Amino acid sequence: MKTTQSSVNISTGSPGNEYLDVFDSTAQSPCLPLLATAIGYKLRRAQLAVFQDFQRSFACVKLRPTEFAVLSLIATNPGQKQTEVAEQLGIKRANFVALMDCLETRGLAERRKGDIDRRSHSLHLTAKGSDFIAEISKLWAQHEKRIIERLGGRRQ
Amino acid sequence: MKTTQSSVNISTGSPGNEYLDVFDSTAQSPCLPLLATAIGYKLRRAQLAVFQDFQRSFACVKLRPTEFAVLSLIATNPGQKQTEVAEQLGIKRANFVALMDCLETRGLAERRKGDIDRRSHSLHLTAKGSDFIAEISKLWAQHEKRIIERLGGRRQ
DNA sequence: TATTGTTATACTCTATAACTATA
DNA sequence: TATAGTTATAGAGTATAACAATA
Repeated sequence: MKTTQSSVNISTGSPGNEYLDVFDSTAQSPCLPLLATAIGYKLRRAQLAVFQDFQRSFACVKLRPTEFAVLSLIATNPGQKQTEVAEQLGIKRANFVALMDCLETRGLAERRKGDIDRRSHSLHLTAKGSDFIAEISKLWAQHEKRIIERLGGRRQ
Repeated sequence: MKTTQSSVNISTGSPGNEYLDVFDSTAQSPCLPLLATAIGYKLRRAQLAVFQDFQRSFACVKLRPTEFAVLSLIATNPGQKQTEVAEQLGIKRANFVALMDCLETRGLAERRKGDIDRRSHSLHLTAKGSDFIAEISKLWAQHEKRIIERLGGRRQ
């Protein structure tokens, strides 16, 4: 199978539902026999349920899934170019600007002018950003644990 | 586990990527160790990849995933109230209006004034709508088959 | 001439409030 | 007064084109 970088985008997800029953494969709604077998439909509802759990979990620190992904990517691979990070997440470089502005304004990450190529910005966490990640790591662990439990058990 | 109706919404999904490598669990990008273990991230990318395949598959008949879901729901349970169908898909009734307008304008589905409660509209397929579903059923089967193959094999 | 980051803009999807007509 | 459908509108997320600075 291909291992080429996909360009799907990871943002979006709206709050509102209380239940993650979409994971319950025994919940064969009599109203959705066609849709219930649709993989994309199941995936979509599962994804939204997980994102909504994320949003509830991280509302206290005002962090969205996309922002989490960006911080996580910068933390893991500091110094990458702005466009590189955007591309890894399937975000257009034009749309990445405001996202990065926000993280920079909050003091969590920063752009540094490239020494060699002065057009590019390399991305780094600030000290505050590192602290922030440490601070939210427990929230993250709890969120993932909750999702795994709903899914039925354990990560393989 | 709860079997309450979830209110997550099924729309959204943007075109653009060529590969569904997000399904390849062996594709552990060295750049995403944190994200690669994030269930929501995996789900989001998988869902987008599936929706993009849907969009490519159904572009020829100009049908979006959400419209497909609505038609499928009306076909399965004709006569339901407009708000009932919207709620089953996690779509706000206000946003369902334009969606239904579109299907009605295309002659695929219709609203009928309720006899008892004249505020409500019951939803039905037209003859053309039934034909349309028959016409696209092969596209649907091919799409699902493609996704299942990418996922690694077979439906349990 | 090509690329990086940026701005501006349009389009889609989603959420809320308020209206109308019925109940 | 409450509900079904509708309208209007605001906010996200996403896509494209075009620009300045740099290569």
